[in-house]
Amino acid sequence: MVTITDIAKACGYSRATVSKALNGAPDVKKETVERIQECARKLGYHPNAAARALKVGRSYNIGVLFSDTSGVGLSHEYFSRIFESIKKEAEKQGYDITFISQNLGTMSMDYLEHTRYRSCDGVVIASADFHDPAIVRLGESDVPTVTLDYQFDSRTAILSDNVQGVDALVRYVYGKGHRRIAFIHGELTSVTQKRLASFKKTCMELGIQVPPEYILQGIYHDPKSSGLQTRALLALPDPPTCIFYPDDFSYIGGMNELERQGVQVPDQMSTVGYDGIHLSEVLRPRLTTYRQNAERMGAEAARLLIEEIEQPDTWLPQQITVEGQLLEGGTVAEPD
Amino acid sequence: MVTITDIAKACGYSRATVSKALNGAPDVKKETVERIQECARKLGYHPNAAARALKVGRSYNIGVLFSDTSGVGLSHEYFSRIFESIKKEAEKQGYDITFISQNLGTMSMDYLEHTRYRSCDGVVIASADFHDPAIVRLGESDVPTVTLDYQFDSRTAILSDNVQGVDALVRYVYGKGHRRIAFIHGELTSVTQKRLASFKKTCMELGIQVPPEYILQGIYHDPKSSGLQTRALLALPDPPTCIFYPDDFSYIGGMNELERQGVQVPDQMSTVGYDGIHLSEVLRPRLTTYRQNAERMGAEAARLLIEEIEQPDTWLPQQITVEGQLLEGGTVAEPD
DNA sequence: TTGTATGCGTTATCAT
DNA sequence: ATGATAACGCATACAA
Repeated sequence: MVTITDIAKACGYSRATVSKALNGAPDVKKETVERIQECARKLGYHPNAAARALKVGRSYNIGVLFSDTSGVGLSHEYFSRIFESIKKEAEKQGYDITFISQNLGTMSMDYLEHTRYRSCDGVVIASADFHDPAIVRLGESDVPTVTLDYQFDSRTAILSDNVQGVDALVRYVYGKGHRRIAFIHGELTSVTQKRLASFKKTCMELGIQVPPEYILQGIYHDPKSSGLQTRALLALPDPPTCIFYPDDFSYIGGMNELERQGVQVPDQMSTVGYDGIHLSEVLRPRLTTYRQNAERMGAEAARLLIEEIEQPDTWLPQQITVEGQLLEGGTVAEPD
Repeated sequence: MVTITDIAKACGYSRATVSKALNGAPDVKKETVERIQECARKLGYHPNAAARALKVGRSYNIGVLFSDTSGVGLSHEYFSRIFESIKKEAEKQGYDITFISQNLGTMSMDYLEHTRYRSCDGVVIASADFHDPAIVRLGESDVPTVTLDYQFDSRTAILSDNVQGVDALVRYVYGKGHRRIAFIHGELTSVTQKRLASFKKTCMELGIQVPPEYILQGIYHDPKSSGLQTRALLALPDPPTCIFYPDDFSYIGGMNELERQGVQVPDQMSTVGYDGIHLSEVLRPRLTTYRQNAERMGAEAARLLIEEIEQPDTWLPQQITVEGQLLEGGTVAEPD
């Protein structure tokens, strides 16, 4: 490994001068800077992140926390898109990514301890049980954090606009003429509650009566559950003309059940998903859904986190709501 | 941050003794060890990875490289499963994961330089253009590496058994009575070449003639391309009775095209995918496919890499071939 | 404009 | 069994 000392020897300056030259200090002669940089390049020098971190107390490393409560983890496209986007923005700004977990090897440490252990300058909490004491501890520590789809007090949060998303979908199907709309939602997280509230509110504003048997609990990312709830809806004496699914992937279960019972989409039943994953666009007919802007969410999370890290004095917590986009597919038709 | 010095002060020993006690050195009195550990626990001590890395030249950090040539990255379930599995095994053994990329911030560095910059103890190269000089440089360096689905000379490699996978699928559809089998393959990577060769070889062994127009090039993970190639196959004067797709996701394009043309699966056309992603199991009928054992591949990659890192003297390069499993769905029926 | 000296937290060597 | 000391690579306060 080639160090700053090697360069110093090679070009006849002191280690201090070399260090300054390489870091663009103002008090080094221009000519010297050039000579040193040239020399560094020739020797193939690259700084040692560990040494720098030890010295300056900054690691240029940000933690990413996906605690994966449901077990789908990054195989859920929404999260993998968010992750890729965080990574891209962080790298653009010179930061590496470290996954924060609990219980590394034999050492038992919680999320905060892990963060400290790796000297992470900040953490993006992307998917987690926000009531887990270990998560709360991290959120209340002095480590800069940004949460996604959840709001800690006095911290920065990036929120997907679930209210607007569901509102847009309801108004869209209303515009197509639907008045009997069912809503299969996921587990009761804070995201789910927002979607559900938005559904009810928009329906009320539009003067739509939603009978309680139209609102069913399913499971995110679980086609089987959506299939069962679809069956329940079809068995009602007065079934809906349109069904909202918890997300695009779980819609597959509904799609299969509808086909099994010979119910044509969209002629006999309209359907709507959520997320706008790749799959929704390759189904035929395309699934009408709401695409969450995961790319922007990840990028904003990284951007604001780094801002807080680099300008702590002018920093203020922000809540950014990121709108998505209605994707008009072919699964919503005018009801009879 | 609580350091070793704090503990030394708090319990009246020297920093050296504290360090030894915490690392299980044999020359510290048992009673002392206990007292020091107790004290460390009480103060909430955790080691500083950067300082340790600087001192001992080991970071307990392994690099993971997904260079994402096709742009799908971790949103491809095969890779996200591999990644999760690497991460899980690494963490079990006390290692963190760092993503290795090029061009961090303003510094221009290649993969090897990035690896050195973060003092990674080794790298798993999971998806990359293995002819890229930057990848080759990493593979030929003294950094321990393990590749997935590609073999560098004298290095450890984990290979999904593509030969056995395609062989199993061909024999399965042959057993169902198919003799006119088409094969849509992905871009011509080394993986594709293995699958293609295995297809031809097994067909030959079974005495099946495969006309050249039955072998078409598609694009991995691209339903559109599969749709187009499906159309081409259906337009042949003597169309196949069974179509192999590049992978499960791209099959969606074929599925749609078949439905559009009113061709029933499996009654009028049998279909086969590859990968065994979650999607294949929720389609109706279920897609008959070959599930690659991504979990084991990732775990083996991490395990062997760490073995090389920790026992360099007894290390030998290994090539491990990981078999998958045929998933019998409902898309293959006996042809007329 | 350049160089000297110091310390970040840790571990390893060598005395005691 | 324990402690003093040096060193890993780097950045910075201060001296020259």
